[in-house]
Amino acid sequence: MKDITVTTRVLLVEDDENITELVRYNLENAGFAIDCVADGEEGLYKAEEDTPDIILLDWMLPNLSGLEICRQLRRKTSTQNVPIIMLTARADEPDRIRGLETGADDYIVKPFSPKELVVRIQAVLRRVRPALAGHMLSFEDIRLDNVSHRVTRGERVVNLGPTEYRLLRHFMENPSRVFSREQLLDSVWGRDVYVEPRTVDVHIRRLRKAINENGEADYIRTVRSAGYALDEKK
Amino acid sequence: MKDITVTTRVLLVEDDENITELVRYNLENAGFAIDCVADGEEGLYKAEEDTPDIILLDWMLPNLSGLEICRQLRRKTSTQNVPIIMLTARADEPDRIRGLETGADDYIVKPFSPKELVVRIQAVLRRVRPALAGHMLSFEDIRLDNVSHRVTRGERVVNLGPTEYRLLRHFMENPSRVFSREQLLDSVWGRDVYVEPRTVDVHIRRLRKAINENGEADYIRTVRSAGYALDEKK
DNA sequence: ACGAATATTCAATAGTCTTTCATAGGGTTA
DNA sequence: TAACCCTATGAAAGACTATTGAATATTCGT
Repeated sequence: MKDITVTTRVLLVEDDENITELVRYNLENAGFAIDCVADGEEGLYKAEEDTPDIILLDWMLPNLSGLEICRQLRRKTSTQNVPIIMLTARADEPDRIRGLETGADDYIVKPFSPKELVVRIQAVLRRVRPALAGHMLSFEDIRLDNVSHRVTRGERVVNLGPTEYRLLRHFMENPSRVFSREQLLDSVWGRDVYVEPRTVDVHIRRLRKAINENGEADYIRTVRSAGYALDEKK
Repeated sequence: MKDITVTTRVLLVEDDENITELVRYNLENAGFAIDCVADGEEGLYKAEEDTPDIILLDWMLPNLSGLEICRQLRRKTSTQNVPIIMLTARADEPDRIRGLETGADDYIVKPFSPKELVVRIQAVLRRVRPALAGHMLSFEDIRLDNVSHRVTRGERVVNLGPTEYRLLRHFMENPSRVFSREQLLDSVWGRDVYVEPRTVDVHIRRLRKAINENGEADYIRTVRSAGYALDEKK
């Protein structure tokens, strides 16, 4: 079995070398894997090619402004949900507002404290992928502790195999969202694993069996010809 | 954009009346429903009692500091996932970091621009409630969420088969526009599928039956010898 | 390397959706 | 009004999709 991303991958798009080094040093120290690019076009390309967990965008860039990159990333399905933090010297209110409205998750004004940057990255990630923040996930009466790998429903402890665990975690990280079998294979199994899409069904069944005991509501919704989702019963 | 979702409920915990009024005025203008409380204990109580969609927390409060409220909210299951924005005069870096680390999603320093507050609230909500991110189509009282594949009319959940779902989505993407059966087959079924044009009738009927219950208006208009369209009854 | 636990595949069944057809209904025009 | 044309509806066969149980393969820990 493939191992799941443990280090968070950050893509920094910034043309000022001093800042790049400052950020790289601090993020690496904080345990992130960081990839730096100094050019707008290249940033956009990298973001699509090898999707990072979060993107830090400078506003002023050669070839393509950060704002424009942001806009384009939000349009592509593959990068639509990647969190973006704008990182810029433009402190004017209208600029900040424009950045956030374009789809950025946060907006940090230079000069900034490296420590604050780290903390803000973590705050954003906590929302997007709660598992990365080493937190407890909860959905209705289901709780999933990502540290101890424990799952409970109400008071009862639920026993899950590794795959069912990751499957459930993925659903809990993205509640109410429908995933096709292929998407689930991508994100729960791994990008380069070939398994029959139908295999997903079997694991869904096992997850259901484990989670729902004697007449409890089934939170896993089958969306015919589309996939599965985790959400509360209509 | 039109207010697509049910109004977002904001809880403001702040003891400075001037700020309370400033925020109230601006958020109400932006379409939020806002509830204000001047006291820490009361804030915590309200948050649990009648869980809002987002909480704005002042740091310095009588009885219970904002930071402490934040910590406690994060511990309770019922409020664990409610986004929190800290709203404070403490601009020091250590404070900001402490706020974010405690579980706040954002940290805004007073004095702040009301417009920026609104935009930051929206940025946070975009993450927490993807429904706000524009996956949501709406027409009159019908709402279609393309991410969760859910359709509702008023409060009622509407169950649709795959084809009816795509059909409705197509109509909602192009409201008031008449499509011939052939056009519908092209765009809803697919370019290279051969089915009898009359088959469309059957799906239209099923869509109507699912959407209109006991005397609700029928938004699907039959255009004789031309096709169908979705628009409000004149 | 062995056994136990887990994962994957396969095949049969059950369940739902799609399509078609036949017919009834409603509007339009001469 | 009658004849015509188009649409609505019900029913049924067939296609498709999901669920399930069981067999086989793989992985992991000892």
